[in-house]
Amino acid sequence: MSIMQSSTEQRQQAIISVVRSIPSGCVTSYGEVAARAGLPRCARLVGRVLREASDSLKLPWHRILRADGRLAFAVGSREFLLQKRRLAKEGVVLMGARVDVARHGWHRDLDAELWALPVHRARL
DNA sequence: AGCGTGACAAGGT
DNA sequence: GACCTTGCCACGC
Repeated sequence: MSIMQSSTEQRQQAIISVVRSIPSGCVTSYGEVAARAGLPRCARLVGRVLREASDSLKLPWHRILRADGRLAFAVGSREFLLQKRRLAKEGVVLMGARVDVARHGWHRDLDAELWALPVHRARL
């Protein structure tokens, strides 16, 4: 049995599938999308796939940001403004140059997770 | 085959 | 925070 190697096409599909599953009003990072697609350390591949993806696919690409919350596009560029607009339409607002990932990040039960962390309990 | 490039990430200064 | 360096992966020339 040979080593399992996914074709670029299969990788694209895996990535696109994950992108489609990001809920409205949520954001996530390129690296996280890659990881969820079973392609750890392939953040740049995600950007590449999104860039090449046809607009007709109508992917929610605007929900994907850099790991630090900044948009991947140059501030003020046409794409930057479009992404900002589409995010705003979903209630995701930029704080300065970045999105508040702690608040809008793609995660379940944020409150429960945060308040269950030992670090928070210790400081109370 | 080597090298530059990019819708990236993490760590350091 | 703004940069810079390294590591990373796929492509194109």
